Amino acid sequence: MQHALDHTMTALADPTRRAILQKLAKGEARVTALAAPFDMSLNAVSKHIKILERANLVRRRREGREHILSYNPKPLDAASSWIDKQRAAWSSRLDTLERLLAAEDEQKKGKKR
Amino acid sequence: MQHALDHTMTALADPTRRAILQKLAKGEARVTALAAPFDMSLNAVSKHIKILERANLVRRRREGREHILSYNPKPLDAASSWIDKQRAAWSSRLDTLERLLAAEDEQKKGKKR
DNA sequence: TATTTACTCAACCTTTTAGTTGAATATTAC
DNA sequence: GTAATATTCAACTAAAAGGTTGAGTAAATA
Repeated sequence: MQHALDHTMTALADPTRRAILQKLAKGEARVTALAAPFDMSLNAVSKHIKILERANLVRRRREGREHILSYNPKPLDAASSWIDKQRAAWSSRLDTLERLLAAEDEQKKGKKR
Repeated sequence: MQHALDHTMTALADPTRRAILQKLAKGEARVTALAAPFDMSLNAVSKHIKILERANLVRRRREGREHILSYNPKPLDAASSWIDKQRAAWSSRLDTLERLLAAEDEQKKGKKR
């Protein structure tokens, strides 16, 4: 693991972390506030946040004893871009196939004439 | 882990698996052919393929002793959609002054406690 | 029929995830 | 100053990921 995409995708692979991200997309929040809805210890959530920070999806700012977390959507660009490229590659291949088949059809028609 | 997104994102989190997917997007391939470029055992690649199959990104078809793998882009729709929703949520938040002010209010309330 | 080829399965090892509890640290509040 | 709050750090457990080697199965080939 070294590529940024590895960290981004790994971060997105867990439902707790995706839920945290969704909350943060709506605004900053403290660790305790984020952890409250989850049926797990504060420490567990703290670890999830660390993985989100490693992926650069979450930024931390200290205000006294509170750690205020904010959302950084930048890494999602690369993730989204990679996925969409895959989908594009697939459909372009399909297009090629369709074109080949269409050309074949044209040939058959030609032969019949 | 139960949600389909978990499997999809987990599958995409590894560079070897992303490379396999990229190859398969260009056309079907056998296990051995896929494994050839990688500096790891055939067995290791076989395991990666299993994770891709679990995520439903790869389909397997047997032809004699050969296992022919093909690419299924469907699960990428949900992944891409989730990510893009996150990005959209972010920008709509930036556009909405009311939400920023509401978030500020929430912070003040938090401090008073 | 014997061998090579194309794979998987099983067992094992190591590292990372995912969670726990308990203690430490630093602020804020009483 | 002491206590409560907000949070991490450290140590531990269990399971999953990522890899290895060795053995098994099934089909093609000599």
